[in-house]
Amino acid sequence: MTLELKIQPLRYVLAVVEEGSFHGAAKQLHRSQPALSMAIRDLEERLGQPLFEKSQKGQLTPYGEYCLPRFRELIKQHDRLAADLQHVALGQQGRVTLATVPSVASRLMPEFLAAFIAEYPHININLHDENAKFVCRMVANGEVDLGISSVWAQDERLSYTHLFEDNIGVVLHRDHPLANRKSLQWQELKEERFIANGTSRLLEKTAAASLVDNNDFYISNMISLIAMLEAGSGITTLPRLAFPVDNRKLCFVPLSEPKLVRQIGIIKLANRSLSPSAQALEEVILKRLTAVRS
Amino acid sequence: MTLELKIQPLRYVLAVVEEGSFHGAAKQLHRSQPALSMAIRDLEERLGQPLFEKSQKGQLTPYGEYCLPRFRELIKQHDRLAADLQHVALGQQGRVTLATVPSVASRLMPEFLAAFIAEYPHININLHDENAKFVCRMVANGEVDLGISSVWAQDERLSYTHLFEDNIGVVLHRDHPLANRKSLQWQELKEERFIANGTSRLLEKTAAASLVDNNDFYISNMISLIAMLEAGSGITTLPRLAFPVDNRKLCFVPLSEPKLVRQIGIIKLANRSLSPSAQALEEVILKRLTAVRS
DNA sequence: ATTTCAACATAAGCATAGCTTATCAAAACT
DNA sequence: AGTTTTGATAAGCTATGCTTATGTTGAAAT
Repeated sequence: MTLELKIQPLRYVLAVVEEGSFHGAAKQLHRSQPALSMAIRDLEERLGQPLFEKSQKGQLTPYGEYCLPRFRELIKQHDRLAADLQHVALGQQGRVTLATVPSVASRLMPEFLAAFIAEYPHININLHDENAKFVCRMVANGEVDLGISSVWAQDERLSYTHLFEDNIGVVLHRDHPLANRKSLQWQELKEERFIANGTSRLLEKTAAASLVDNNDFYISNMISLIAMLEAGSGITTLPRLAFPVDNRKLCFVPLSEPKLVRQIGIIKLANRSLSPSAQALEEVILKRLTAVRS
Repeated sequence: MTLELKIQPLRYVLAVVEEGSFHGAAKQLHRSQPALSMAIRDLEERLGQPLFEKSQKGQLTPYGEYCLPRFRELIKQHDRLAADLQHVALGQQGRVTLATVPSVASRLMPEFLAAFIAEYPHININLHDENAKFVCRMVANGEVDLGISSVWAQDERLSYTHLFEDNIGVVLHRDHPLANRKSLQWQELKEERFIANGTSRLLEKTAAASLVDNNDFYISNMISLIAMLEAGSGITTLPRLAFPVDNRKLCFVPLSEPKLVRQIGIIKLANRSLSPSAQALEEVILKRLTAVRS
């Protein structure tokens, strides 16, 4: 019952008015002249009033004059929408939100994001850094599109795409007797003062668990932790990525027994697909990471 | 190249979201379920992104969430426009402008307009009264949609639809010796003081022309003219319709020799069709006038 | 006047868009 | 496990929207 207008015949009308004739309009639109005649006649019948004068060819009726700017308006709105949706679909426009653990945020994201904004300059980016647990929670709650983190716990709602492994090692002062070793076993650390940190959870339920368990020192703040270690007041374990690259006073020695790694990967909602912008970012990250490997 | 959206598939998407399933939406839209599946798949392909999650049935993707309110907006605009155009086309909305000679404006239009606004309460009306020459000019200039007047001059651009004839008669004081006659010949008026008025042009080039030609009195204002005649200061001629109906002091006696009439009709632009509102008004006038006749 | 031309309308035919019914496959209830 | 409910797929029909070819008409040219 409610009249349904198609966009295309409206364009035909505009073209005819613009060109002043059906012939010219047909040429402009790469259509045959009868195609326009028929489409416009159909439109006129739907509306219940002629748009063009039957006698004076190519001339609008008063009703046509009334319709014309309104047709223009609808077409304009249609085209704006179509362009916008297409942009967003292609990931050329939009917003991505992601959360990563601090080490990834500071060591990897700068490069990833630089590559990303080079390719998709009109996408807004929103980066949070939080610990692994919070990253997962933010993804699960839909607060961010993506997370990059180690898996905190099995969660039905989340999907995990592996990116790389990050070796866990001992961080100690460069003057420490064990500082020049190629690798260390946990037993060698039993007598050291162990300072736990946010990443120490990774030792839980491993052979090295007792390092953390029987321990009273815990410093969550990375700056404080580093300062403590630089002062030679103890040792800790960190994933390699979390170890500050150009630190002159500290050494990173991988643990060989047990060999520990944290799995870093992309966390997404399992039952939800990504927004086009988020897809674009994920793609860039994956491409970038495999490029570095090879 | 520029993506062309059709309105209907967008409605399908809205319905699926609203109903929460393709089946429910299909029922609501009186379509089969595959019709929706296919239409929406096609739309997704055009956009380049899925709108619904493939796993979780009837659930929007983030891209779908982005699109949904925009689809709603376009559909709303489409529907508003369609309804508006249809209203205007049916003459249920709009504006008519018309110009008539004063006698028609005061004696006939009140009834016509009452009938018109009863049938089309939402159309705006704009009524000018002007002399016949001006009425024609206003129509010719497109200042009004319609005119009701006697034809002023042959004009290529104007079309004339005859409505009725208006007899011309002599207007004189009720106490005048000729006042009780059934009709008069112009020769009987030769000795009278003739006061010309705006309608005296109608005598030009008729047998009675000399009444006007050899005459120094001319009063264009109807009120003044009537007052002059009521004072017994002369006589004039008027079309019957221009003679004030319930005047107690004056008489109207038709001219029989020559028998003179003015032709009253509808004046339109010849090469332009009427707006739907104007069509509606013309129709009401014609119907009303033939109804009165029969 | 007659011809000619340029415009739109009409007709016939074809490809495809958009629908239907029937059937399948997978997920969600019972 | 069996049943129901969901969306996807297939085959087939019809209407839409286009094409080319041919009328028709009114205005300009001869």
